Amino acid sequence: MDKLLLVDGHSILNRAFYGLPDLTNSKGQHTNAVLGFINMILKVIEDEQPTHLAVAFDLHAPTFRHEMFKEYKGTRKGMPEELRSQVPIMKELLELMGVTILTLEGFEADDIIGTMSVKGENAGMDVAVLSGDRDLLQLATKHVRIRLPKTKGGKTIVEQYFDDDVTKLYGVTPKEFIDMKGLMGDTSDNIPGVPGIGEKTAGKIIAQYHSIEEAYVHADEIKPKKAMENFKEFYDQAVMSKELATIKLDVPLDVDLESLRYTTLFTNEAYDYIKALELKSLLKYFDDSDRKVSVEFSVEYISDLGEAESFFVNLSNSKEIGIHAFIEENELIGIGFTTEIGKATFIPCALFITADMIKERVSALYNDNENVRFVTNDLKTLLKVVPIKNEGRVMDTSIAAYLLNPLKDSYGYDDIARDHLGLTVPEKKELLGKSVLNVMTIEDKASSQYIAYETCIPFIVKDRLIEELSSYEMLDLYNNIELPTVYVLNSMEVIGIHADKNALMDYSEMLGKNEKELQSKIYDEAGREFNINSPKQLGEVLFDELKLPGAKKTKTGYSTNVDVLNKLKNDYPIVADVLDYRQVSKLKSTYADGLSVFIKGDDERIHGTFNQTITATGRISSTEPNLQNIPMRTELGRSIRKVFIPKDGYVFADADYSQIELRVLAHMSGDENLIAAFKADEDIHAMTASQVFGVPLDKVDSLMRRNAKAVNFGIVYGISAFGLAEDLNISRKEASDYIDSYFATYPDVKRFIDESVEHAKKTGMTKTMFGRIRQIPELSSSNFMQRSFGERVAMNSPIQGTAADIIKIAMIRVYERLRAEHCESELVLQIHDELLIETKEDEVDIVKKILVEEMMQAAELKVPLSVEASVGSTWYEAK
DNA sequence: TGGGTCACG
DNA sequence: ACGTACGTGACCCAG
Repeated sequence: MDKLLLVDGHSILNRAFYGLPDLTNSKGQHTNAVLGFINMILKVIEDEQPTHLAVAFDLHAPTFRHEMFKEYKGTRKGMPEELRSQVPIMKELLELMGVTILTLEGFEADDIIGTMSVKGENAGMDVAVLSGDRDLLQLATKHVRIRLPKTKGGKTIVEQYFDDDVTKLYGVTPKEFIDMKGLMGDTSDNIPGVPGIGEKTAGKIIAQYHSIEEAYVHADEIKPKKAMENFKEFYDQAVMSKELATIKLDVPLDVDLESLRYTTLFTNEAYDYIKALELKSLLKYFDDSDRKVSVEFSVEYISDLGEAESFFVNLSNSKEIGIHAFIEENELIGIGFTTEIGKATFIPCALFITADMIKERVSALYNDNENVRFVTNDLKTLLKVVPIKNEGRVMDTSIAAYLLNPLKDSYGYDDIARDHLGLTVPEKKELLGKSVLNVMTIEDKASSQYIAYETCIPFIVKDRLIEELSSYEMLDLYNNIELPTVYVLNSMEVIGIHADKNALMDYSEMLGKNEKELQSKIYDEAGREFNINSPKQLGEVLFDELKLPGAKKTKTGYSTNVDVLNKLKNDYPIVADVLDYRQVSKLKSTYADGLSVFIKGDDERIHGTFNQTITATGRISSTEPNLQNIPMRTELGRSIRKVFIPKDGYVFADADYSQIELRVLAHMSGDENLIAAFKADEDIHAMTASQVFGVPLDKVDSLMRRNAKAVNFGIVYGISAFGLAEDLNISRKEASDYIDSYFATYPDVKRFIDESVEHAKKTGMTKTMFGRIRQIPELSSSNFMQRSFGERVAMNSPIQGTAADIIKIAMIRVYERLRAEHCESELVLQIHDELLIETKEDEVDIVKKILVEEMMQAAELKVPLSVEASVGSTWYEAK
């Protein structure tokens, strides 16, 4: 039998919007409701297997059910912009999916659905109506089921109601349900009903008399008395309300049921659209076997030595060459080249063509031909195989795309093709699945497509990116800061840092013993064994079983974080032990054991990865392992730095900026008081305390300093009274007073952060001193929390970002100066405001000089930059 | 896979 | 009333 599924568009979109966390794509478009809508109908389609499908929308969104009652104080709020913007997208997507959208001037979606359900039933179809609105229950019959999504324990189930189910639930039939509503009213639909009659009384009255009109005949019998009086007085209003609540079944819709026949939602057009929306989780439903892009891509393979030689000779006449080094599992598979749109040439490492030979030829191709320019989407990887001089003749498209929008989570060729060419191409994972390139399958269709895209797209998109960088005035940033940084990071990765594996194992063993002791002590104190690492179990032990005070809730249970536990540790030994256990267990798993996995080879060096396209602010990030969060703040943790030892004949020279972010703030705001504080070259937090509290510097006590320090941090993070209060454990009022005094002392700081937010609201983005941008989509959110977040980001990003720019400049200059001075010492780490150099013993003086000079001169600010340098035989000693 | 926690700046 | 300090990455648990 044919089955018709009718979807209440706005109602489901609305439910999806409020049911799902906010989701924004790289263009700042909110997409959560679209995603939720699609997931919902996919689920119901799977369930119902309909043969016919249609979605009904109100023509004007948002609509109140009945315009004439607009003057009533509706409880339904106007549609927030984040949702409103998704309505046309939803309709467009449904159209691309081949779904019929039903709308009719002067009628609401309800009425359209009601009319269609009758049509379907009369045509002998089984009808299912999907809506989030219980009003539609009045449409239920023997053959029309109403399906209502309901959230139960975090999962969405879709309930279904036949007419009998409605009767069971409300004690009235679906048709009587309308009369019931006429009595009880519905504020969200602006249906007045009868005052004083709610669901209970209305249900009773209609169950007994079956209609408002019949009830009126017996009005005197209605109980309680109050309801009876009101019913009589407001009878006319009840009749009108009933009319309003009645869904029309006779809308003049000219729709042929057969035109609603459902085949598939997964069309090519829908695929492209969903990909552009960046709803990647939906792409898996599509059959991508015959999807095409408008540009043709192809690869030619050269595996003959002689051909390869002449290919390179030819290539050296080209001005611009697209290039990609294909490395899988640390092995060079081959290199792809392109000089013509869509046409790639791939030279695999196989047979007579060795990796060394390719490296040699490519190196000569670039370094011997001053006019040759390379375009690649991954310069750092290319540098791993070919030494390419840093002469600004290289374009890295992933870095450019990152500068243009640092909020995205990846900058693969597919992302760039989509965002900058409007071209949909399959990503690597779609083509190769879980496997990687290898010599056996290198000429397979999937591999060749992947090689073609990876090689060709950077070449095609380059000019476009340059234009965009230029229009945002970021070409200097790109050329003078970002591109040279690639070389420095590559060098740090290649050189790595030495760590003593045995010492690390001893450290781990020591922690292990410590951990065991604490564990059994905690079990004793708890009276039973449990998993201390499970916040859930720990919370239950502390707050349910031991009944400790101060329980705070998180989404999933009790909060057991340091803030909570610190307040309890003095009164409850078990809490102190848990805190110790946490520390020890963190040190062991993440640092001792976690790091030793990365100590490879005879030289015991850790070669981590430094990422340049991850952070929103322009900072570098470090992974596998993260070498930017090695413990420092506690002695036990800090001692792990003793295992970082330079190679023989070398020591570590370490230099860090002091208070770089506050100095940047002083400069950017131009605040004379703050500038004076820095020029005094005293402890800045004490100086702030002195100026804010109006006491001489030598009268600043530790509490005053602590408060001033917290406010200084707060300013940089995007101050809020709530956050400061939380940090200092004081009331919001007190926090707010601190902030006021701070701003009174530094009025230009106040002006600066206000202007930062204002400018960000106007342009949608922030800018650093060196022109780096960051978009802030949250600023236009109607959600208070989101918007506040956006405002704090607008205050923080220019400061953190400018500091990031400055240390990048310093890194580049230090790196280049070491070479210029023919030093054998090498930069090994960057930790946001700190540089670590593995320093040859006889170069200690020059290296220290280079570090301090280059870091201090990296930027010219209205306050001096301050750098502290030290030397030691381990990282521990060098700080 | 997402949340909680905690290491760093 | 809302209910958070900014930027990261790794580990563990629970479902």
